[in-house]
Amino acid sequence: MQSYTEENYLKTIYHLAEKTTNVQTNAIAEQMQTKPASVTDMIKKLADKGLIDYIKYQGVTLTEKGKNTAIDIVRKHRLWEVFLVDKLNFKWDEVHDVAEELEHIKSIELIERLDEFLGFPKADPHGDPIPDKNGRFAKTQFIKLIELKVGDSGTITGVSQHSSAFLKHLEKLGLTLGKQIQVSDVTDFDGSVEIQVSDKQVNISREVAKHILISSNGKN
Amino acid sequence: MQSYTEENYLKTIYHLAEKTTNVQTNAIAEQMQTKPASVTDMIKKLADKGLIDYIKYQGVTLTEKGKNTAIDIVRKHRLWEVFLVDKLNFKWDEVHDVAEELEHIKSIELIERLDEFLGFPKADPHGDPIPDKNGRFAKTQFIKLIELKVGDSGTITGVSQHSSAFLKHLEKLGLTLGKQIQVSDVTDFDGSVEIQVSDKQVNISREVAKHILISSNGKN
DNA sequence: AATAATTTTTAGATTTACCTAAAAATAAAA
DNA sequence: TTTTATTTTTAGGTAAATCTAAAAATTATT
Repeated sequence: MQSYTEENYLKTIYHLAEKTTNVQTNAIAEQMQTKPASVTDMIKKLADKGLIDYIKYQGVTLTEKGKNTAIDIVRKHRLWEVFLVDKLNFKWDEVHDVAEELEHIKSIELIERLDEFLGFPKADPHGDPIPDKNGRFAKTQFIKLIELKVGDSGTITGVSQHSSAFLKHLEKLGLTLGKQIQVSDVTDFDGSVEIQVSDKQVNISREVAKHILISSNGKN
Repeated sequence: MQSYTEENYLKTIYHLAEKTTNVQTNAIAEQMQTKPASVTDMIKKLADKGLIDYIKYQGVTLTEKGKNTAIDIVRKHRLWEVFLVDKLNFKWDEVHDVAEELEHIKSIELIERLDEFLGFPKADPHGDPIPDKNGRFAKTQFIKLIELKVGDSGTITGVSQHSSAFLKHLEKLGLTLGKQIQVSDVTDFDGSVEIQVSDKQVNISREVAKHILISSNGKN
């Protein structure tokens, strides 16, 4: 059994490992809002417990056991987010912090039943996939909106930025999950993207377009 | 803001204060499964924070602030229990431990919305009253089953024992919340009580009868 | 390849919630 | 009212997760 803190480290390492192969002490420290020295201490502990592989000065990687634990936490987090949005009417930009706490509730039975209660959802309110109870993810085929060409269309199925500011911005523009969009123009000047959503034209910056994930429908 | 542990102490003190006026160190230690010396330490801390009144060797009482905090935790605990039973189909004897964890989730918004989602329940799955968001309890008029006379009838509206063994026993006998019962006999030999529930006769020990709470209907 | 910059680790402290063992206060019994 | 028993507190220590400051290793730059 891991402590609350150990679980957070594993989750952080898991997420960092999605971007870089071997995860560095400083990166963990930044993410965990703590100091590198503290990270080194915890890293040793997790390595002793067989949850990560660790070579001094070389960063860490999750072991199979560590990865399973991390995925389980991710699963809980995302299921709770679905609960908060679908059942308690939270907005998609309001759920993260609460889910951050709920993910550490330890009952397996609870999560199984919650999963069932929610209808075995495949994605959380931000489009991130929810692993099943065996830790398997449904295959998803995303493309960043920024990569679409003029005329291309698709459905908004996720975001790769979870800040409240970003999500509120999308909400205001009507760019929520499930919406159909079509790229009508890409501005030469600043690379901003003109898209059509719900019969309206909206203009979004490159930065925003980078973080919207589209599943292309039709020609693919 | 209190720690998880501080919250548990406050809750424990609150529950003990329902029975005895000033709560003793040893009683807290027993309830918290810890040592009296540890309790003394924590008591000092809570007193410093203005959550309890404490005179050395004289036990403790909750301050207004401490009591409010405790009631808030009780509220969360009971609402989560309702959620687990009503929405996730847990049995009434399975919810305590999970609720024990869930009660510490800190979001006020979460609890307000949960309360609403559950339809503002007035009692948890064991019949214990749920304080409203201002900490007020609905007035309840319970009488112990053991105190009923032959011929008296009423509705099972609560239990004063929450052990899984006890609750499972009641379940097996069909003695669940909301059931109408009538006392048909009280055995001279051992004081056990013969009652009628759902057209069946069941016999329960004095010990069991002590812990079933009845709201009398009709003549009252 | 030597030096500079960065990253990571070690060493030694701190805080929280515990503990044990012994002392002090209170309550109960002779 | 002493003596005995019980309860509570103090004193001193431990483990977990953190910290700062300094040392060591690695990486980048000249």
